[in-house]
Amino acid sequence: MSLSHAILAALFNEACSGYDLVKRFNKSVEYFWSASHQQIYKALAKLEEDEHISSEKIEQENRPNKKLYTVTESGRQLLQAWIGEIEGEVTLIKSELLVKLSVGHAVPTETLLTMLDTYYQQHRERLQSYQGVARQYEQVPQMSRESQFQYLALRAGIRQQLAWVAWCEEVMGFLGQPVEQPITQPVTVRGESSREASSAG
Amino acid sequence: MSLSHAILAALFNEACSGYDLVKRFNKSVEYFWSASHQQIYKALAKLEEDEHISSEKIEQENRPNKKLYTVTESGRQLLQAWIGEIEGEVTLIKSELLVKLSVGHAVPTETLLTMLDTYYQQHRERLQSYQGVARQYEQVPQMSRESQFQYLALRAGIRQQLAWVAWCEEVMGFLGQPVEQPITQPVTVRGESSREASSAG
DNA sequence: ATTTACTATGTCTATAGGTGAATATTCCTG
DNA sequence: CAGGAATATTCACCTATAGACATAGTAAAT
Repeated sequence: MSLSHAILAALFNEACSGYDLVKRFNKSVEYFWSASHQQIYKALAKLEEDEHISSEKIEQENRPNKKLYTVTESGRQLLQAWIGEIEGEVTLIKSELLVKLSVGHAVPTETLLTMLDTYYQQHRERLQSYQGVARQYEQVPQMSRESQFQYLALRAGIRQQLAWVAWCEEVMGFLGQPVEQPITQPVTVRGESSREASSAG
Repeated sequence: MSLSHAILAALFNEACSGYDLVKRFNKSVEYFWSASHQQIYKALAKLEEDEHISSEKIEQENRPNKKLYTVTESGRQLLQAWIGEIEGEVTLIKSELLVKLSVGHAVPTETLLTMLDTYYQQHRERLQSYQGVARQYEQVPQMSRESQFQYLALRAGIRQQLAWVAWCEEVMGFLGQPVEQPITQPVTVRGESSREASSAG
């Protein structure tokens, strides 16, 4: 996996300029990958040099001209080959929050709660953002095949955020902090049955 | 967040040599971070140069000598400051699997299912591995405070893997593939109520 | 006229992350 | 003693990433 692959995937879904690509990547909901504009322009230049994408200069009236990048046949083949590739291992979870928590005994509980709350809020926000986009997909009566795949990817994001939010609430409970309002179903991780919030039966 | 922070955290929990650190990182359950031995030795050298850790040469009889690294007072302060730091943003999910799926329409369903199954198996294996370690923690009658924090971090890992496994099953269902055996509760992401497996009430 | 902001595309540099290969010691087996 | 495996560490190189800087057109506000 490299940035080039993510760019190819994005351009295959919809041809656009480098600038638009930056915006799409930073929206991040769409592609679950991100990169700075420096990286993206550099990678675009390399991809064009290798003829996996081609550019067309688009003259614009009310703004600077732009280059529209399109995936070539060679690029399409590369993309398909990459999708089919069996990589060695799933990238393991690399979480700053978890590293911090694993040495939680090094700092006062107060510090931990403050830190945890920051992450909690961010995961809640991201969850709501994802759910908002998901609702937009769901309102379309007949999803295109392209949209269906992007919607499925989005649901992975939602599940991840749900897991994080639920976990934050668990840890806050452990550290003796009341949660704001339970917005997640209790996930039974072991046999703990969690009756304290069983309003959904 | 950098590797140095993860190393400081690990050494704070238990002083050890570079070689042992590699093993602890690759176990990966413990610290939710990973790195190659080359990176770890490089980072250790830098940390020692900056006097955040100190090394003691341990003469060994039956094997090559080793250097035991210990966190210094300066290192402890750095670690505490880092834990308290409010970073800008939660690192967003960067998933090869999701990038691939988002251009799923570019390849045959067969290819997608093969790819998905690889990830599915890996997530199931990791989940079971995590659950095994969790059971070991749970068998200890009185967990130390250090262990409690590491156990909480582990539970995050379990929730993450549960989310991935459940999502893989969802996508496999969508692509028309029977799942092996449902080992996860159905996570209600939207109002889909999922009565087909509502044994938990 | 000047500032501010957005569109659009880049370069340069420093640091961090990551891989491949090499080095050295000791242990065990044949 | 030769060969392989485990322990223990380091060098050289390459990619990835982030920040700062450069350029240039449009456009609205000051």
